[in-house]
Amino acid sequence: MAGQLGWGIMEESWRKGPWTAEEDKLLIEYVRLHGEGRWKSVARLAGLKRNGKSCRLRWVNYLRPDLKRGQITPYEESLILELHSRWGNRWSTIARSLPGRTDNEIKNYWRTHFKNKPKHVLVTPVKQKLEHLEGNDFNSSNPATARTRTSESATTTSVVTIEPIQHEKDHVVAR
DNA sequence: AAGGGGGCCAACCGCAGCTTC
DNA sequence: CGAAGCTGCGGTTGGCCCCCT
Repeated sequence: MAGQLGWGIMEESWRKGPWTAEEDKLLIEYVRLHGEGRWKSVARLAGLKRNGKSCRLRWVNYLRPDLKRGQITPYEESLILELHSRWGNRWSTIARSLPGRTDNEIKNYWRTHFKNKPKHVLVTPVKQKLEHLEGNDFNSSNPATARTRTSESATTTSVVTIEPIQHEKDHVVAR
């Protein structure tokens, strides 16, 4: 569609690559004043040489104040496994069940930890929580959460078990 | 001690759905 | 109602860092 042009690719030469502290500051200030959304106008209003898409991504994945950051807990890990077995690669949907975590973060985590691993089997503590979620979000007919992409993997039928998660990956802590 | 490989994370790209006109 | 624009999502890539040999 016109998506690409919609993000303003033709308009001017946007900066790419890692964000600087200065850019972060400008973006934070912009969101503080204008709120989230209207990313298209960020460049103009905030004085950033970034396109809206890049700004949104930076905010959502890194600058949002409610982000948890830090390593994924064993509980979160088991939750990810279970949710992925239900929804497949619908990372944003999974992320909604993990407050403070972003779809990008979960996606990265899953790819490095589970992608090439055999499917396990699930965990109990998580199941209770899931049943709770089931009442709210699972099977939701909310169109916003039920976007239909061509993601076939959502149909995977795996039962997950979780062996006690031993590796806390302490060494990763401060990077 | 140095080099290579793998893990991890941030960011970009392209596509599809939603909204507005 | 249809077209154009905007936003969000998932996939992929590139680079840095740490560990192992």
